[in-house]
Amino acid sequence: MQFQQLRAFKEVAAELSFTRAAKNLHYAQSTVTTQIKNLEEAVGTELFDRSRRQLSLTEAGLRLLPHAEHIIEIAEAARREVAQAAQQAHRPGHRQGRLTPRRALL
Amino acid sequence: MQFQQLRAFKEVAAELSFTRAAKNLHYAQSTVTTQIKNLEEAVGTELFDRSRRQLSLTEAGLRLLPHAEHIIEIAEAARREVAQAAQQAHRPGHRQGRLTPRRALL
DNA sequence: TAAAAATACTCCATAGGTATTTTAT
DNA sequence: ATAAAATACCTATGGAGTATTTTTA
Repeated sequence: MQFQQLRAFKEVAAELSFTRAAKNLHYAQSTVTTQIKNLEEAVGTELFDRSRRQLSLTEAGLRLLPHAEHIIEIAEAARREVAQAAQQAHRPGHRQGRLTPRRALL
Repeated sequence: MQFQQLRAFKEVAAELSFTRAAKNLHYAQSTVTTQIKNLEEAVGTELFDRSRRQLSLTEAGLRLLPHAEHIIEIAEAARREVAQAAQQAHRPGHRQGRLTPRRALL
């Protein structure tokens, strides 16, 4: 399971189309097909029903979607906060943060 | 930013040691060093202070840690739920879930 | 000097691309 | 017949390893 795969999954689920998702993400169509295939292998089950012309999410896909969205959100928040911390660390007179090791002292 | 990197980061933060983290994760020491280096490049700032013998988290590292743990948790929950859905989908008489496209209909 | 981390390098897996074929309406 | 997805194939990047060097107390 990889972030890129989850982003692709989110986009395909939103568009219900591999082709449109690929365009939006600036990937080739086959790349998105492969990303979803790999994600499906990673989670062990199909996420989309391709048996009809109109793509749809499977039960597993429906369950994964909110988690995928949540993970992507947190990752973005993490990036923002870390970038902010990086700013502050470079201000003059800043004292480095410390942490008591958890398992290190056991 | 990759899941593997976050898992490595979490472990190094817990152990405050690249060597011990590598052992716990069954990676070579140099692999963990590289994973953290790549993660640091991905987020754009250093996550550990290596200037002293005792490793410590930087301010940015301290901020990233709870997010990394959160992401890993959600990913595990997602796997579990998806696996559960996969079971149910294979029970006889099951009807496939559907979803109204979001942007697809705009 | 003795640990731990960084580096140099090698190898291989795989992500992403293009081109083509298959499928479903 | 025609869109869209799947497949086949190729290339290049980078992830993981071993061996070695550098660093810090």
